Amino acid sequence: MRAADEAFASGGPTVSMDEIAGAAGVGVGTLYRHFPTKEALFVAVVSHHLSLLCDEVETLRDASDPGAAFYDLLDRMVQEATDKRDLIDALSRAGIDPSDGVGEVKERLHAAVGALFARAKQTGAVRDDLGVDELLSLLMGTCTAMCQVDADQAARARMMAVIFDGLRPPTAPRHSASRR
Amino acid sequence: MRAADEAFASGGPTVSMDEIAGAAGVGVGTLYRHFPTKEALFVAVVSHHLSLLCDEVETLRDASDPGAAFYDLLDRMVQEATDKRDLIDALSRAGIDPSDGVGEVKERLHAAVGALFARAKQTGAVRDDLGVDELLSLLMGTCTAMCQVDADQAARARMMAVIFDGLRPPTAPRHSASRR
Amino acid sequence: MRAADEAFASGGPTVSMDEIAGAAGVGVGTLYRHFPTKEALFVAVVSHHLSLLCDEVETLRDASDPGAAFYDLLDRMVQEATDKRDLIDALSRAGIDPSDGVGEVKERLHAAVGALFARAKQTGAVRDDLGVDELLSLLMGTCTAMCQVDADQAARARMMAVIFDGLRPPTAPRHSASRR
Amino acid sequence: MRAADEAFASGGPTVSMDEIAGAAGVGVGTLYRHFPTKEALFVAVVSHHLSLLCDEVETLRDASDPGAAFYDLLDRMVQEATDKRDLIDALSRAGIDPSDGVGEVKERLHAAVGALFARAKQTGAVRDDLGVDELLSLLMGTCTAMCQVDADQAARARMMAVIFDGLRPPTAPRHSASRR
DNA sequence: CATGAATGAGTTTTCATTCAT
DNA sequence: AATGAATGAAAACTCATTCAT
Repeated sequence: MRAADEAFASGGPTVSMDEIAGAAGVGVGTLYRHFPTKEALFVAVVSHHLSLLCDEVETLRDASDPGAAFYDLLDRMVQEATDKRDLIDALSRAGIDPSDGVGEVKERLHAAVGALFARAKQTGAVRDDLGVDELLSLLMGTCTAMCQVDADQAARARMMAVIFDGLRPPTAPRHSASRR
Repeated sequence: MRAADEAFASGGPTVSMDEIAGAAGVGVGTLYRHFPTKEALFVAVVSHHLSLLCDEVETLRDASDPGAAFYDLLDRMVQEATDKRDLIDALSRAGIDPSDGVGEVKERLHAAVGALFARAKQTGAVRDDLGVDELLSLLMGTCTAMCQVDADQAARARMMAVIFDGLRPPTAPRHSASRR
Repeated sequence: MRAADEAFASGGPTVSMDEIAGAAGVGVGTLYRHFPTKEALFVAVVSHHLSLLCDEVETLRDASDPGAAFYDLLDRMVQEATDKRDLIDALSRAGIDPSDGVGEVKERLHAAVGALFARAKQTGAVRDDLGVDELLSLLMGTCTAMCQVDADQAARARMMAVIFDGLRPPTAPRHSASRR
Repeated sequence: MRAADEAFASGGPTVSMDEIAGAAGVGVGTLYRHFPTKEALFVAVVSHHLSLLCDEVETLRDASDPGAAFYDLLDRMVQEATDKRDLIDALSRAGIDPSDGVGEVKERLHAAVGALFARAKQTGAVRDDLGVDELLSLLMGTCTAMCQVDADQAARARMMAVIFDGLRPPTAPRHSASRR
């Protein structure tokens, strides 16, 4: 069920409930039995994604090398999110309308990333003039950007390098071409 | 006509043709006389925006200080685009579906930005391991990100700093807090 | 079961089977085990009501004062029916579509009321130019009317007086203000 | 348009918009262009009926023989209303929910009937212990009753006689068999 | 040319009914 | 026997598009 729903999400938030149901191999009614509203279904799917993301972040929270963990995380987040257009859309929508059920998960993510981000700052791995909100927004924008160049891994790597270098403290050794 | 249409665009690509027509002070029929399809109207509006952008870029093409001109351009592009959600959506869609009429303008923009970008690279103002495509994608993502933090100018400035710093050559002096 | 179903009926004939089942504390499937169709369930509920009504009427059939018994009956019928919108709806539907299972009960009621009605006519308590069908229709209409003025007992009494007076034989002493 | 819509109304308030549109020979969209909601369409149809009724009543307002005019009116009202199931349903709903657009027309009808009713009372043609509200409710109930016996004119006449007789003052000469 | 009424396919949502467990 | 998840037809409503005036 959930798996099929995610298939829906990849089609964007405009797919019709009929299509989703069809893709999931069930009738529309079944969808509505589980989610009272299209909105609810959407929120559920997105929340689930974000939840998984949170799990990952929380795992890295106490890594011995926060800086490395942080950059690894970004890499993975963008890599994964790129395949899920909906996650991106949702992240942006969540920022605008935090009243939904997504709000709670969003806060969890915010806290988890914030913790790792703070530790990474302390070790001097990232610049310290940036807030978590701004970081998350940047990440989201980067995901959007990634969807453009689609499958070109080399191009993606070059773009990530820009973001990574920009996140380093001004005085730190550059990161650039060393990655991937 | 064009002016009113842009007003539509700010409402997102979901506004109905009736609303657009109403805002433009004409009947729907008139809209269809000029644009065979909603899609066509959308493309026209977006193309227009991109066209203006091209003009700007082409003006800067032969600037005496390509590096400064380049960063100025980025700043202005992001600043403007942020107010036009549709432009961003369109840019992303254009990347995915270059068959549309946007394609041509996209190429023009590509060429214009490419020229300035190349000169900026030569002067050592920007890293040289990045393609124009990647740059444009990054810019678009940044615009998306900007829409998040909405009106917070300080936050926007910090985010731009990240991008700008990331674009500098690894060895260049950092740009950071010096801006805005 | 029956008790819960009646609870449903008071919500009008538009309540969903799921709601009925829920109110009855059973699953929908169970409902369908006992009644092949929503229509059938509805008929069953209504038939039950009419059946109770029949019992009452039949009790009065041999009353020593048929006239008084008749008017008492009317009073009670209207009083009760007013609280059961569904009964009224059903009665009207029954008149239109007598093919249903309600038909039989309807006939029983028809016969029972008819008997008392005839005896009341003989004692000169009611006009004799009215058929049982017409009487029942009038009653039903009166019930509908009663639902309008809702809880205003005084208004209801005045309306009943009109009906009662109209039912008296032309030459009989008027009934009017003597009631309630 | 209006004519076709009334055709709809005769099918009860449950007919689908598609059916109404079909009966009217137009597309659903056309219906929605004129009436934003099914509810609105319904209100419009009913209001129209009530409005016509009002016109009739207001014509009779200053009749030389208020009593005769009053009974004529009742006769005609019931006769007409009987063919319009919807009017009846609507009247009842209007009583319950006077917030709708029907409210205004309802008041107009109330006033017009009230005026004639008052004059008829003064000439001793009707009992004076009945309010206009009660009269209207009774009328509506009578209409409902009439729909039962459907086309049987004789039966209808007998039922009307009951109502008419009930409305006479207790001491007045009975009306009964003299009508129709 | 401009207009906006008409169209009808498509979207979300509800609900009577069935059937595997 | 009971359950309630699944089904899909149908209803209200929207909107891109056409076309008579």
